[in-house]
Amino acid sequence: MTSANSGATRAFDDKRERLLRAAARCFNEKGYSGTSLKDVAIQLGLTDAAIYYYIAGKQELVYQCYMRAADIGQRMLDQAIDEGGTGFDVARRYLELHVAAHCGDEGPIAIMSEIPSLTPEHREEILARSRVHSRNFEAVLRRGIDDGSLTDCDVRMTGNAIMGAVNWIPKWFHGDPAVAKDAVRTFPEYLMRGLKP
Amino acid sequence: MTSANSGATRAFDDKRERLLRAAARCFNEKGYSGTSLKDVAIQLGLTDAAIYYYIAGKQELVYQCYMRAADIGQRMLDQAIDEGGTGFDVARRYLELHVAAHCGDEGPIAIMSEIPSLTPEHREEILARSRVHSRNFEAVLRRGIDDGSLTDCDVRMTGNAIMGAVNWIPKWFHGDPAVAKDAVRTFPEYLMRGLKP
DNA sequence: CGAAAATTTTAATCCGGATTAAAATTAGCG
DNA sequence: CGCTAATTTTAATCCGGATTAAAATTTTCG
Repeated sequence: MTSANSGATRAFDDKRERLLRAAARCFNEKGYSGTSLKDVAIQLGLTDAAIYYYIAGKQELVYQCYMRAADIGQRMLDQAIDEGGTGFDVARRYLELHVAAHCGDEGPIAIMSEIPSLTPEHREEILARSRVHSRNFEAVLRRGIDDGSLTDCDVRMTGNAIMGAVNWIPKWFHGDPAVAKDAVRTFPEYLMRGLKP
Repeated sequence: MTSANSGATRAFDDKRERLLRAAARCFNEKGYSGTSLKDVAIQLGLTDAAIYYYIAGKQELVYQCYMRAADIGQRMLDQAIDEGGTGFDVARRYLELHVAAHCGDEGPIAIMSEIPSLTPEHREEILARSRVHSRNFEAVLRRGIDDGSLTDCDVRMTGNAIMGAVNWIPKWFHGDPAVAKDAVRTFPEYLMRGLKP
């Protein structure tokens, strides 16, 4: 079977998912240049070369990690929007979900620190998705301002601040459940507090 | 003259400072593995090998960039503390200063994305400084809670959120003065708003 | 069981960029 | 002007880790 995702087995996909998580953990903790494919492989009880059965190379691995991160962010925002409510409600719910994703079972989400070392096509794709996500969140903020549930503010900059706070989480969170609990409680509360009318 | 900083000339120090800024810009924009010493050298109109006249190697270059980032953060916090006032006043002033540093003449401040690829000694030093800075900021928050100028909150987590928002700035700020103006206005305002009693 | 497909390993190769050494150029100064 | 130190370049070398190819092992399933 080719490593492309065409006729992929369940087992294959599972292992690939585990690979992405292991890679995300390594990249977050050891940095991009600091993690060799061997490091990632060891976490799976494999040899470095075996990784190439699941992925085309290191570039591709980072790219997939970032796609996964983008997927999760988007999923959380979509879910929050689906659940409805005021702009405030949606924003708050999104923060709860995304912070929980960072700190919970969703496993480590890769920090997008090495976008520039992607191929131009991959880079553009990731950047485009980031932009879309930011714009979507800004739209939620704008909606909240319109419906009176949020105070008037510069949605671009406020969004930057909030996203930064969330995106930075993997820098200091390393799996301690007690810390996770604090984060899930405090982050949405503090970040939303500054948005109340 | 050795490349150590003992009997360094004014001109030498200036060039070294320019080197650090160029490196910080490269690291922020192209990532660590994505920037070769040649990239940095070109910005200074030099050849890659010439860099070794000013610095021991790439490791050292990252380390110095991070030390510079730590210096700036510390300086801004110290200055805010010196100017006095309530906990609220100090925290707000610190944010104004640090955001302005990120967006202003202080030049690009390196994102600490590659701490793990430092030597163990350098890594420990940088991490220690980060910790101290975080603790100092938390102390400011605690002071504000005590003097009634800030609402009661989990200072550790709230600090994490605020630091994250600030540390993420280089990810989206690329020198546009109009954007800088927005950031300097909006960031302190939004981040402090959530801390009012 | 046994053959074909899937998975992993072993053992090279390969390569870009870091690093080094020595030579060349430039700048300060008696 | 000529000497010395400072600065930069040219031209290797060096090396770790990515990548590849082929072989070995394991799994699947008739």
